[in-house]
This record gives sequence, C-alpha cells and structure tokens, in this order.
Amino acid sequence: MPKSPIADPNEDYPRWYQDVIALAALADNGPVRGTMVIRPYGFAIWERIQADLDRRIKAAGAQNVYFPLLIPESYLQREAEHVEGFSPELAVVTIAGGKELAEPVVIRPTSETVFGEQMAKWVNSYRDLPLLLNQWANVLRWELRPRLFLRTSEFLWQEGHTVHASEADAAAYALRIHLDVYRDFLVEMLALPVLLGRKTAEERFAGATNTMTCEGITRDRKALQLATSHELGQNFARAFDITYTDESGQVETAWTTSWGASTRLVGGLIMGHGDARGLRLPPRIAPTQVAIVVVRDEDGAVEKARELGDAIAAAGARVEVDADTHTGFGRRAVDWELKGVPVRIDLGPRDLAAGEAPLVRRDTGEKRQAPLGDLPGLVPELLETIQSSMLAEATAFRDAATTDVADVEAALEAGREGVGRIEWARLGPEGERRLLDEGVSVRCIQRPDGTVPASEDEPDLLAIVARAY
RNA sequence: CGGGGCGUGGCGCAGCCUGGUAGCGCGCUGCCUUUGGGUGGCAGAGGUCCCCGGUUCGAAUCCGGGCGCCCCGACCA
Repeated sequence: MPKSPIADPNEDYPRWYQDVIALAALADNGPVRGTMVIRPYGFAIWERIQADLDRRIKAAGAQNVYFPLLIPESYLQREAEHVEGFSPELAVVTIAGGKELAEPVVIRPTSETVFGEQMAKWVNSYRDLPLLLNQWANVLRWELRPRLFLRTSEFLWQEGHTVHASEADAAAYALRIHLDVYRDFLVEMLALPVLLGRKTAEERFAGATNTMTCEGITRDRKALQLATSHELGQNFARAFDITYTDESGQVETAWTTSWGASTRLVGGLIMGHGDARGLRLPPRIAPTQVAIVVVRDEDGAVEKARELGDAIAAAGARVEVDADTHTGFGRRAVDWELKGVPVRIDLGPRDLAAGEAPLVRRDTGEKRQAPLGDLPGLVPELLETIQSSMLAEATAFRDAATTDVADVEAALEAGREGVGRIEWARLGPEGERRLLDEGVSVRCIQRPDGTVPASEDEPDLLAIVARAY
C-alpha cells in the first residue's frame, strides 16, 4: 500500500476536496482573491465537458453568440428583483481611460440584461420566435466566500437566453434544456446521479418565476447545484420591452428563459467521485482513458508500449504512453491515480516475456492479468463497464445518504447528516426557514417519482433538504 | 462584518517565550545508484525573516503602528 499524499476523507471532509483538487494539479488560486487558474490537465477535463454540453445545446436548437463583458449599470436596475439579487456581488468599473465614467459599468455577473436589451431589437414578429441563444463566457460575482471550482468569483460557463411567444412554450423549452441537456449530460457523461426539481421561492434565481435545478451529492454528503434552468416569465421581457406582433397583428409581450452550467461541474466531478487517492474520472469525460506505463526501458518495452497504445487507440480509446522511465515506477503509478485516469496498463520486460500485462481499474483498484493481444478488444469494453459502475456506485452512495422523514426536526437531523426527504406540505416555508437557521436548505421540491413538478402546489410533493456548497 | 489563526528560500514549516553567524523537509541543478507502488548517496544553487518606526553594542526574536493572507459563519452557479 503506497503512502497516500491525500488526507483520509473520513477525517476531515472540508479539507479533503481542496487536497484532491490541489494534488491532482487541476487548478491554483488566482492572483485576485477568489479567482482561479486552471492548469492544462484541469482545462482538458473542462474542454471535454464544454464540447459535450455544446453539442447537446445545439441539438436542442440553440445557437452560439457572444455578448459584452461590460454592462451599463442602468441595465441591471431595470428589473427590481434582479438588481437586488446581484447588487452585493457586483464589480463596478467607475474609471476608464483615466477618467471617471458618466455611468458606471458593471462586469457581468450574468447576462440576462444585455441579452434582453439586444433581443428586444431582434424580435419583432411571431416569426422571429422562438429565439434560442447561448454564449460561452466568463462572469464575475464578488463572492464572500469563494471555494476553488465550486464557487470562484470569476467563472467560466455557458448561459442560454431564449425568447418565446407563450408561457407554455417557454416552460417547455426550459424543461427540455433541463432534462435533455443537463440531466442527460450529468448522468451519461459525468456518471453523477442528480436530484431534479424546482427551487422554492426562497432559493429562486433573482427575477425568475421558476427555477429548476439538478442537484448533485458530494462524497461528504452535501448537496451541490450542478445546473439550473429558469423561467423568467415576462419579467425581463417587460423590463427590456421584448414584444412581438402575433398572427392577428396584436403586439404581445414575450416570455423568456435562461439556463446555465459552469466550471463548477469540474468541482462536482471531483467531489462526486474522488477518493482518498485523488480523482476518479468516468471514462467518457477522462481526457486520457488509458495510461500505458512502461516499467523499464528494456527489451524494447517502449516500442512495444507504443504499438500497444496505437492498437488500443485504434479500438477507440484515448491512450497515453508513459515512457518517462527515469522517474520511478511507483511515483508514476501514483500520479496516474491522482489524475483519475480510469485504466492503467503496466508494461515491462516481465510482461513482454509472459505475453500478458496487469490491467488496473482506477475506480475499484482491481488488477488483473490480460494477454497483450486481447487488450485492444478488452479495453473499450472495460471503459464502458467502469462508466456504468461509477454511476451505479454514486447512485447507491446517494441513496444510502438519503433518509425519508416525517417532521421538521427529523428533516433537520437528516439534512445535517446527508439528504433528508420530507413531504413539502409538512415542511412548508416556515419549516424551510427553521432549517435555514441551522444551515440546512431545501435543495428542491420534486414529485414522488423524482420528476420536476409544474408548480409548487401539486399534491404529494417532496422536499429534498441538505447542507449545500 | 463577527469569531479564530498566520506572514521566515519555489512550496510546507521550525526558530520567537528566554535577543548573539537563519535552519529543516519537499522541490530544483549535477553526478552516481535504483527502477514491478512515492529508491538511496554525494555535491550544489536559492532568503530584503510582510512593511515602517522604536528599544539595544546587537532584533526573525522585545515594543508601537501599518499592510496582507488563511480558516469558521453570514451572501451565492
């Protein structure tokens, strides 16, 4: 058993994720409080997340655009709840070009307002609708308490902004994004089981009429909001005068939505799957899926490793050959574990002589001997096994952390320890505030079958309560 | 803003109480050794001890003032 450079997760969870992040060499703290420098390996993970999400967003019909970083302060002020929600965390530029600006500009905390202003110009007729836009951009929120990846002041995300002719159409589209883009991505790619539902009025996005969430569970049994979709009603359409002429010639106010997912997903991935030895990446998102570690450069092991690597790559896996033999084997083995690479193959003279090599799973640690010739056939299959096994493990973990309860005090207890599930009718806004006082929040309300309710007033709804990052 | 703590080679820290040549581990450079789970050895480079002022023959250490950072809580994707 090698010495683990990472703290025992059972000892001190709050420190643990920092260690996992830092030691796995994904990111550093930035030069300004709360900002973050993402290293090449961390960014490779993000790029795969971004590429897959982008593909799904386009499949849902949205187009990519790019909007300004700086927003006139007056834009924010047009929607009362929105300003109120974001004012405390705005960074405001008051001087530019050496002169005091007539009107300060804020660095975007989110772009509803600039999109609103512009979309009003682009929407004239019902024929222009729906208008489905998305942008990949960085935004800034001066957070009181930043945490690497989970809540940095500056973060990179995707924000979608859409305009619709009717409330029903807007609601349907927000839900479609929520399920087909976010939920499917989280489950299929990141192997993270998610709790779906609506936010309570207390937790809703500033300016939204409905906020939907995908809540993940971290290994320390806290909730983490991984993605959200908002129905904005006509709040922004009214504030920015987004109107259209309908088929009968009537001028109507439109309905808008917005939805986003950020670099927090990398944090969610780390927190959802990491263990005491570092990252564990689900194969579909892993930049490198297979590391072939050359033990010693003897008997042509390096060449053999490259040939094997090519053969496995040809079978469809992302392979890296580690021929850095002047670094000790143990150190390199630990490095690949830290980086969470799903499969490792050790190749040295002994294996070449025997014609078989150790095939090691990162998720379970399981090691088995496999004939070299079989590897190109075995590996892709093994990667899929790991992918589904990690989802099953995370799901079982979440279920084991979840307790059904029947009253507020029990919900508080369950929420402190993990996830509590209680009938929303029994909790209610008063119960919610009681929990909030103790650091436990209602993460979402959902139907008994786990689907997203159309309103808070449906019968039999359940509230999911937990501590949150 | 409330409560704790810390500023000493790149990183992590000791030294401070009781003033007297600035140390340790990791990392880095070179050579050798070892490579199958974080090898071992030899040699070496690298520091305005956060800043300003004071006390003193002498300050990383004592005194006064300032600045910065981290952790816990309140705000939040």
